[in-house]
Amino acid sequence: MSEGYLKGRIRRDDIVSAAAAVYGEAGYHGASLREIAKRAGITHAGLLYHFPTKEALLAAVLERRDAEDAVREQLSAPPGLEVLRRFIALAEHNVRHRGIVEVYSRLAAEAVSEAHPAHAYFARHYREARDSIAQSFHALAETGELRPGVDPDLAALTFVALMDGLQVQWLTTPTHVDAVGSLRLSLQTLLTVPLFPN
Amino acid sequence: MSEGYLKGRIRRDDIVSAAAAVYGEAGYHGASLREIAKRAGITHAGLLYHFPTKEALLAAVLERRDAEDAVREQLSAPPGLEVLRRFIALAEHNVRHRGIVEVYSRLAAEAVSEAHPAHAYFARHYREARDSIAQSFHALAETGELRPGVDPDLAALTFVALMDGLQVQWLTTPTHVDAVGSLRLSLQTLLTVPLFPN
DNA sequence: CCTACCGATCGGTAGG
DNA sequence: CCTACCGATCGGTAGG
Repeated sequence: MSEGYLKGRIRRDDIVSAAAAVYGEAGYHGASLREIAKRAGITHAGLLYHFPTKEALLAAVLERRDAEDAVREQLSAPPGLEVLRRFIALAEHNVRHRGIVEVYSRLAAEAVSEAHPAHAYFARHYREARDSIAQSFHALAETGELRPGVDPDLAALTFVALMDGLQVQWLTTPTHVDAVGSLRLSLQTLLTVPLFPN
Repeated sequence: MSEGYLKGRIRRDDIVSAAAAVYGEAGYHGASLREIAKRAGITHAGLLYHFPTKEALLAAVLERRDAEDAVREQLSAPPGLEVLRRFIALAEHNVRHRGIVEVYSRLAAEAVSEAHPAHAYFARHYREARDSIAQSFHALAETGELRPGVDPDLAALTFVALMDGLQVQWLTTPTHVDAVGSLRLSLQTLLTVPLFPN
């Protein structure tokens, strides 16, 4: 509650923002505490006063991302079309914030190794995304809104894979890739009802 | 033609193999010449006798990958079903060689930055893959083998994205992801004829 | 190809 | 939060 606490929280937020930016440019292992600290306006020893190790800072970056996504996705939505629309909205948000996509793609590729400190985070992240989308596809199947012959679980897996793959291609050659349009069209192909009715 | 030349080529091949392995584990920037050299059985200074800089070694790794893919894909195939079958076969080959997938995914994520020495390589790689697959979808459309309403260019983009995205999810949680099966089913969904007739 | 070295940079710590 | 420092490691070079 004191001013000291508030200032500390703001400073920590600045450090986390700077860290996310540098992770996007250099990856986690390639990011130096000195570069992150410089962008936050302190020394690298000062950074280590707020976050005792390099890994603790990574954990803070991932925690903040989860918190932001939770707000945006509104966990409250019941399985169904609305959940899928929110994933499209997430993709729309991402293409307007390239930095978010960069840090996410870089960390995901680094973290395939079980030795990477963010491995468990991404394994859980993928599992939750697949489960959430699979539940929605299952719900749509029961109401006849899923195209016949489409397997809900496999569709969920491919939908998540498509989001990720489109992001890397879009980052590499932005002019040639319409990530949101492609994602929306692919999803619509799986449905018998309009995803976005006019 | 002399034995000296042959030995030099074999040694260079060993270095390139070791480099690809370390890139897969640590990424390009995270890979040290000393670690690569150790696996090839020489010192890091000895490595620099064969490849003058770290970037020159990366170029050699990418060149060899292109050469291997060219052999496997048999550039000769005319646009159509056979080209698509070969991409499925490539995915089958990849899941039996996890190391190949690791190095490819890590480098692709690193190389989204225009400053990365492999950026031009991946931009070209994506463009060529999209073009090749788009040509095949266009050919299939003319013979009625592409499902009506499917846009050939957009389908090509999503097919490439799906291959990449499935690989990262498979690397992260291998037990939960059937990369080849998902890819094959997604592709079959776009067609009016069986991709693999019984 | 190796030994030996260079300047630069890394994450982390001591002490205040 | 900073100054000052630690041992370790980096890519690259000199000289053979």
